Amino acid sequence: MQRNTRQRSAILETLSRQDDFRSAQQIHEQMKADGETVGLATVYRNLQVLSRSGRLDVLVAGDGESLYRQCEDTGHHHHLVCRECGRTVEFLAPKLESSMDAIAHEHGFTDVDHTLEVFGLCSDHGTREAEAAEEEGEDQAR
Amino acid sequence: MQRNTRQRSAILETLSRQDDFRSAQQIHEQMKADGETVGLATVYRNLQVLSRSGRLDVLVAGDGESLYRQCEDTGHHHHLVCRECGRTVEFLAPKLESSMDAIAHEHGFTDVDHTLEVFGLCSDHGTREAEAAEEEGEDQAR
DNA sequence: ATATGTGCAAATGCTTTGCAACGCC
DNA sequence: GGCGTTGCAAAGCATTTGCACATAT
Repeated sequence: MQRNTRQRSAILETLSRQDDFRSAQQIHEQMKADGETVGLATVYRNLQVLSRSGRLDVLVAGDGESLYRQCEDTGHHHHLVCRECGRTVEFLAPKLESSMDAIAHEHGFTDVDHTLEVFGLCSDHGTREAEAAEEEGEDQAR
Repeated sequence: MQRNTRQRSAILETLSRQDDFRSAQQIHEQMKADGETVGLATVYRNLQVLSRSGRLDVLVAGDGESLYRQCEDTGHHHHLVCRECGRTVEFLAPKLESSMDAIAHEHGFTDVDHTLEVFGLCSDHGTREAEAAEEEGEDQAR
């Protein structure tokens, strides 16, 4: 089954020192910077395996890129993510869960599942000034 | 500013005859099948422009592919999508909107936005039998 | 031993872009 | 006639995969 390779441990170790969601490539670069020698494909493969086994939390960004981080809460929960820095807060919304189910059932849907992600600017990036200072163009996709 | 080209009208016209969300490529193929001659890049460019101006509804599938369809309701709303056939129902969840904002602000986030999509099996595909009949593996990624 | 995991580079699949030709306004 | 638009093919990106080699167990 699952083996304990230097690379896999290194990936888990790197993730354990990260708070926010990072992309596979960011994680790979981080590791390279830390002196680890791991192939990018290996990072991808492991992130896939680890998230499949529930050890990682996956978040699909607006552009389809997958972001990973170590699970804090293995149950069903949602994320509040800072668009600027990736800072993430997990939260539960029990009322939401039940009303989603209710709406779905009203329309004859069963076996219901949903995805909810909230994006915003955290307290460190919430001023319009800060934003304007860094970006000249403001009309990018997203 | 914005011009009225044969291609642009054709795209809108094609969309107006579609009920469900389709990818840029599907739309392009549909048009080709209908005898329209439009470049794929043009389809992409127009879908982008049209959705940016709020005339189209965009949904990002789990794998990052963008799906489009003509707006029914131009305001903020969510989708209940059948995993099997793509049948889509739009719905509003005002309570949700406010509680999302509340949660976000509690954590110091501003300029908040969110994505919520609900997936399930519509009345035509809701029986477990039907499912079991078609899929042997059940462990795909979500 | 041997099934798993790894590295690399090539392949994929969706989407974007450079650039010359085109055609609305 | 000028500038938004189009087409095509090439480029981009994130991710996946084929395959030979390495390595946990």
